[in-house]
Amino acid sequence: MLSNACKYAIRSILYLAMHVEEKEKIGVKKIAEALETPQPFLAKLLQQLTKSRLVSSSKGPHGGFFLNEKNLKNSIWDVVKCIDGTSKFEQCFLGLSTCGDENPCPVHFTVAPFKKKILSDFRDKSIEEFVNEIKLKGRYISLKDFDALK
Amino acid sequence: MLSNACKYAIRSILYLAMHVEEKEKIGVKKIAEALETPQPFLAKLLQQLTKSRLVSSSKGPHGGFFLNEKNLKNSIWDVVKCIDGTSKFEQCFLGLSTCGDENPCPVHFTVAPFKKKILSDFRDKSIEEFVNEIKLKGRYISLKDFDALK
DNA sequence: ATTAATTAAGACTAAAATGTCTTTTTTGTA
DNA sequence: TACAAAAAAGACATTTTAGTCTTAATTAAT
Repeated sequence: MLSNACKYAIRSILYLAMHVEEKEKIGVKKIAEALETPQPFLAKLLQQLTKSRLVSSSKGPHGGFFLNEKNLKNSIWDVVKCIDGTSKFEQCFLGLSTCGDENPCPVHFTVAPFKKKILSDFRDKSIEEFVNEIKLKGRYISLKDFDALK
Repeated sequence: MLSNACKYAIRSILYLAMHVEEKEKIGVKKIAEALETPQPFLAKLLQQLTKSRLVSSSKGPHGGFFLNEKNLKNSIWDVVKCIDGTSKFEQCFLGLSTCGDENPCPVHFTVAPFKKKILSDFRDKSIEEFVNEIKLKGRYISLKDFDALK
């Protein structure tokens, strides 16, 4: 459903949001290590997110990436739109061009509620809210975070 | 989640299963037209399915593809395994390598039930049963089928 | 001012997915 | 037996995704 690029991007933003209290900019290297993603590939993605103003950055020593107040008001859905676009979320699971409630494919009524739920997870919460929730509920975005709590 | 190839393959098998009563072999051309898929690409897929004994075929005039008794006992899941393999169904929605019930990613508990449901749709029914159900419930696998009923 | 650390930009490469085209093989039928 | 219709096989082409590498620009600290 999501490309690797988009998965990396989402987890990066969540990572930045989870460390926003620390008031320190974070470099690609650290993010890539924490999330176990290919560094130069992630760098390009972060640039793209920065250009779309979903992430903030500053160059030079002690530079890096961070989320400002405005960035935190965006949603995961904004990230998806920026990296993958929305088409995969609109397509029928079996590729039927006209699939919908009126002429459903065999799995339409299994897939539709899931799509609705994931869409509301992604679209109806700000990054900030999203992260508060995952902290509260104990969700993880990297193996390192998980290990740190043992 | 599924590749185009796999979507075509699933719909082809369902198409053959829905026309099994007619006792006639069906050529690639007809199937590709009915399902609106690229013909030579579908041909290759049908060959692959035939080699894996998920579909039967015969060459020469009035030849074509069909499902025998044994073919009808297979499941959609067998088709998925043949074309895509199972890896995409095992991966975390956000790409987290260790995602699971114990260290869930932020959408794990949204995705897991869906996976379970779609898996049981695909794995726990034979093609035959699957098709009986979709006929009963009025599900579609091509625009043409839908139009035919208007 | 110089240096070093960092992002920015963009050319480049590799792999996988998607799809086409041509030739061969098989087989029913005239 | 010859022909035509179909699948089988496999080489080829295109597009997308994934990822690397090099160079430039910026900036904080010395």
